[in-house]
Amino acid sequence: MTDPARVAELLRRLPLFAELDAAVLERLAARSVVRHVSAGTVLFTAGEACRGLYVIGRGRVRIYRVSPEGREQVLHVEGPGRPVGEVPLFDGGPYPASGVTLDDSELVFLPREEFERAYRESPEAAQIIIRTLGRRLRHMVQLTETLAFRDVAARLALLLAGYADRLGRPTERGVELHLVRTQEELSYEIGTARESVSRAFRRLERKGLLQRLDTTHLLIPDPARLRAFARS
Amino acid sequence: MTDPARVAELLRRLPLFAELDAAVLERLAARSVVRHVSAGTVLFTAGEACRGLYVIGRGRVRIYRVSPEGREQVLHVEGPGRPVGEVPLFDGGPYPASGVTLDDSELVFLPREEFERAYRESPEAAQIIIRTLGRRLRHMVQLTETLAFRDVAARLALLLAGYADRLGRPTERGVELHLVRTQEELSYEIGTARESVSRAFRRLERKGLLQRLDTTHLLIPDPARLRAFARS
DNA sequence: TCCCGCCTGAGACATCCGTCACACCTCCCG
DNA sequence: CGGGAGGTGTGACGGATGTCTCAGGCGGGA
Repeated sequence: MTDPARVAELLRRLPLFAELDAAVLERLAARSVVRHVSAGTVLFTAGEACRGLYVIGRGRVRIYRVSPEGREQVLHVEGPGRPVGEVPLFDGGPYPASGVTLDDSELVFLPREEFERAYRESPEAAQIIIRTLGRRLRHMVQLTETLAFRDVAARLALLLAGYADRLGRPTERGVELHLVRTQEELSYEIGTARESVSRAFRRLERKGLLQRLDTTHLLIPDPARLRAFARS
Repeated sequence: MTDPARVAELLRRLPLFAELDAAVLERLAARSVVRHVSAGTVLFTAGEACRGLYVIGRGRVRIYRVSPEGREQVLHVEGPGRPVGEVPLFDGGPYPASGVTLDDSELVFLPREEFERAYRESPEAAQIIIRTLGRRLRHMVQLTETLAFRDVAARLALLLAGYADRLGRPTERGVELHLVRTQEELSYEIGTARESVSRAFRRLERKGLLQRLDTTHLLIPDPARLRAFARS
């Protein structure tokens, strides 16, 4: 199917697997499959049974739930080096959420049995996975709090402040952020309607917490103040 | 401090540790401390650094977050045999949430280093913890969806249906549920105000989805119908 | 050039829900 | 017996927000 040496090479570049014993890695690589998929491909759907996990080589994957009315809530977005769809591997249930690629992507698929074997045999593998789950759980607690306690403007502020940390470029006027997202995409991430995002942007602008330079560039004069507003 | 043999005995009775190798268990028991605390004791607070985890021997522990305005959101409630406060052990961060006992409780405290040693040395220990984290993550996804998509009546319906599954007693009239909770406590669990719980109860009653027999007994004629209403 | 689709802004409206206020009930204790 | 505390039911009210609708702008393709 795929050249095992190349897969091993790919896995080795991922922080998730970098610490793994070479023999374990080789074996994993031999049993896994590389998939190249286009943006918008649904990798798995909530409720489906799970046959393995994906590790992202290139591109991003959005994990989300859909309400009966069709509204979406993004739970998290993962990028290169991160595993997705791994939760069901441990408790045997179905996928709790759905996953779709946001970009043309390269993914490594590890079959369930192979993966279980790896983490039974190699303590490092277990630690790696546990750390990932811990981080994910922490993120979900954050998300839950945000949804339960904050209004739309505050949720947008927290989302943008987070992006600014990771993708922003500091300038003398503040942090500049190149964000290629429609308001509709943003609305999924903070669990609201597109129109509410539009209004929340206005509110943050009027308070001087951000400026929209053009359709894809934001200026955040003071991320700390933006965060403070959200936590008020 | 505490008799290691008794601690080992206690741990052995917990499904979480039942499968563990005797030697590993003895060692864990020797290093852990049993605490007896009264109802309402705060075990840890969100933001605090973590020095170990608790395993519940007797009683229940509520894990929750508090909003800046003082509103509470219960994330989960754990009972005998379950670990609490374990998330920070893996990614090194602070506690993501707070924990408080609901009953007079008996808790086993495992220091961080001891715990890490156990799961590094014993693959079974790792599997146990991973399974727990997986289940917890699944639960949080559920909670997130509920908060993001459902109204108060639906959230109450889901909560009660869940209780009915775990604590209900089937009778010829439906599932009878003995629930010792004030409406205020319920409001924390579904992230709303006390008055909204009162109104949601009325709404579910009027639809014939439940009856309140007395202050502590509920009758749910058809749990499936209750769930269906929530997912409508 | 001219559409047409997509994105955004904005108003109208209904609904949900949090808050406040108050009444009523039960239980317990003095 | 009286009174207070805690729990519950309910109405009024306002703010937040989802939905519907439409207008305007922008860019790409025919």
